[in-house]
Amino acid sequence: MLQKVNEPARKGRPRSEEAHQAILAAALQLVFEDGFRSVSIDAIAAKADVGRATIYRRWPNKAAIVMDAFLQDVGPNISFPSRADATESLRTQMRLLAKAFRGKHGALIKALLGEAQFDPELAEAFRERWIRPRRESAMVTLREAMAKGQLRADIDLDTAIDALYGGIYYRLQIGNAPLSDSYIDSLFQHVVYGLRGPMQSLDSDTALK
Amino acid sequence: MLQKVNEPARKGRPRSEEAHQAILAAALQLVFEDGFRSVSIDAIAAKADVGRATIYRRWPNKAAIVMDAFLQDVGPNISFPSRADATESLRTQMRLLAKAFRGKHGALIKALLGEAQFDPELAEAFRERWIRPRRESAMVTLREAMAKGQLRADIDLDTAIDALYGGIYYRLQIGNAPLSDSYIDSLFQHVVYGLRGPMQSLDSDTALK
Amino acid sequence: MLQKVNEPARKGRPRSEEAHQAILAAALQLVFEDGFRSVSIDAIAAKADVGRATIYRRWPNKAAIVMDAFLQDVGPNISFPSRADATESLRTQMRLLAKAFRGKHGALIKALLGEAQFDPELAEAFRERWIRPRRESAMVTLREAMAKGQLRADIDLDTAIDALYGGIYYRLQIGNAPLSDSYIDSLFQHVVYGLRGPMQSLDSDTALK
Amino acid sequence: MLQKVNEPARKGRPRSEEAHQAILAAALQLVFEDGFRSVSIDAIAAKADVGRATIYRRWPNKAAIVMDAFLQDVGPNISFPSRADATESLRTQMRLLAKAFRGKHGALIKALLGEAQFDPELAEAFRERWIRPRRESAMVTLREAMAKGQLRADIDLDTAIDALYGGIYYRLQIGNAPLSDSYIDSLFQHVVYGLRGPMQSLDSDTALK
DNA sequence: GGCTAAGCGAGACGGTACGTCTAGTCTTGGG
DNA sequence: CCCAAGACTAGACGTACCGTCTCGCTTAGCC
Repeated sequence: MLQKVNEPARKGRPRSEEAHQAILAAALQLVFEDGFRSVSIDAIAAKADVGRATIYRRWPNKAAIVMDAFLQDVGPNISFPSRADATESLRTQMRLLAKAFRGKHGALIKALLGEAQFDPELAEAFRERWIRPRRESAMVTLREAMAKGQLRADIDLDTAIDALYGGIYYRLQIGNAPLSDSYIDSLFQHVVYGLRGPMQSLDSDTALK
Repeated sequence: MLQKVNEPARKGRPRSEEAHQAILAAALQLVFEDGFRSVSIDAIAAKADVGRATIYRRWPNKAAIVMDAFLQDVGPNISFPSRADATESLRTQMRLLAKAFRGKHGALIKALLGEAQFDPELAEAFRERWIRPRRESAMVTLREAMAKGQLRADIDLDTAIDALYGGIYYRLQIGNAPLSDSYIDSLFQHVVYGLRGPMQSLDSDTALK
Repeated sequence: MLQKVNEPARKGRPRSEEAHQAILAAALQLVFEDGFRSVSIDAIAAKADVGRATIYRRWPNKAAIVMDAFLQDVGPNISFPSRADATESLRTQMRLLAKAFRGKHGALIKALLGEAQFDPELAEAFRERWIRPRRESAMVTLREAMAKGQLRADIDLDTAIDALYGGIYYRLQIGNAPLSDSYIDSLFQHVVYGLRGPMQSLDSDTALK
Repeated sequence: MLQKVNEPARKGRPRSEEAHQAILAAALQLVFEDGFRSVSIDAIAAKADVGRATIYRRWPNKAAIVMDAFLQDVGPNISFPSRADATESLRTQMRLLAKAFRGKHGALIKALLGEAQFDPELAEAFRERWIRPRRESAMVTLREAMAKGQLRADIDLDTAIDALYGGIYYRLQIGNAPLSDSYIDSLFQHVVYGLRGPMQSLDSDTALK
């Protein structure tokens, strides 16, 4: 959690959950409207009808607020349909990520990842709360595919995930070309089949399943 | 160029090249010392013994200065040894990039890429002046490898480069693990051989050459 | 009283006298240490080990607390030795005031009188609880002196007191010179004998008695 | 000067006299409207159409601004009609001061003197720039009266002034009664003739002249 | 003995002013 | 037209208090 800890807290007036949600909602809305950089903590406080101190009591900076707001907004929807075909399931996962990047959350992730380059705590939170759950989900799928013999047994999971997902983040960050589904398919295919052996066409890809 | 254009400019006092270099040097040094975020244009001007207007006359913002300073510092050393073995040459290229990321310029690139998420002009400059030359160099090598039959003939060059390099930038940005040479080798191998076919050991890798 | 009234109040938990005294003591000590301006109600509450509401239940603001604390500290010691010689008694009274002003309470009175310029309620309290008792005491003495023929019969008591005491407060407030006993004597003599008629030396002053 | 010093200052953009005057005017107007305490530096800056830094570059705090604004507003009008009758001249001086205290500047002086109890620099400025010129003017008159034999030759000038003026400031500060001209006359008469010798009526006062 | 009511310490709440900082622009005198 | 210096407006920052408001918990008088 980026949010400052609040142990059981018996004494004193409890923190207002209402204010908490108002802050997150205001932050999210403002960031969607004006962009991360243009939003000030003042503006969030004003929009949430909340004193500035109430914000500083809970988060150390703007990025931490937006991180929390973002994660609450995307929810715990890392669950994704497990299919009979594990590699296909992997491709679906990649497509879903690309879709998220193309949607309203794309700009948010760009901003958070950009900001994380200057803020170790945010970087840590981004890793732990956004990246890791998705990597673990991918790992399960990869292991399944290996068990079924759909993938080689000796691949390194971390490296494989980097190869598959690194390209997606790379495009998001460098922004040279759109993150279309067909691009995702191409990336998936190149990595899965490698650059060396004979390449199947995208259509014959179904042979894999 | 991020730097504001300065046409032939006949009239008036010419711009001081000395000031120009002093600014770049000051910017670089300060960023190395204190980090990109902690450096102000004021500080750069003070360190370079230069008026603030002299800076604004040439660059629109801090990121543009640092970008120029960075590129001047790394120089045009994109040249790298072309070998008989084209894929091996590719791996060497990747290792060199990883080495640069591990060195003093790593933090700089992290910062510039992070900042570029908020600054379209910087993003454009980063793409054109840092990313593109390296991609083109890689493309030459890839094409060579394809011509020699070391790689399949039907791979998409852009996708291939994304797969190979995306993982490196991903690690730089997410920062969950070090960019060691052995990691580069592993990444290289996974992408080149794919996740599906039988995997050669790293030692037998030499068979490729 | 600046303190908020607390009618007989039958029901509920009675107000803690202990807390009351702790607050006054804390306020006084903090003001002595750090000066009136530097003390916050928070600090008083913390030092007195008391909730903030307990303070606000009793006093409307910091000045009111300090006023009460001050008056409790100086006590009801307006009694002063009545002598056979009424004018001499007056001079003694003036010396005692100057002595108080030179002591630890001087800074307190400066602060309270300064603050009273911005707070009508405090001004009223200052007049009623500090100034008036002393003026009335002085009036008694003046009347006595008039009755004995030591002073003219047609002087205006209020004006006379203003002339005698105004200079003392003036020095306290403007602070250009110390409030020494010899200064008090000089002030006393100038006012009593006037600026016009022939002036007796301070030694021959005893002739007055 | 309370205002921060600005030595000859050859280099750089000179400080804007326009901004300076705008700030003083805004400060004065706001203080007249809302009272010293209610005015914030923000509000002054806003009203003067000036950045906050421009204010902080010149004055350390609100009191210093208001002090300067006040003195510029009252101007150097300490000159007052010198009459043949020096003591009468003194009484006129006292009346003029009382009149000023009753006017719009009265509240300002109350506030400044009140604030000066907490701010040694302001106190010093108040003494040097407001009190001293007036004391010196009074001293000249007193000396003249002594030379003409209208006052005793052995009075202490400082004490005499304290007695005459102390009462006026005392009333201003304590605020128990209005500073009417008749009160000033009474105060003047009591101090000049003393509390002891036979008192002339206010009418027969003219005998003095 | 239970009920009601007020007081208690703790600490969160909405506000507001503070003084500092940075950005980007403008205005001097002097090349 | 450039230069260094240093002013300018604008506005975000994080801190400090203020005076009020919940919390859960006493501590009293009254039924």
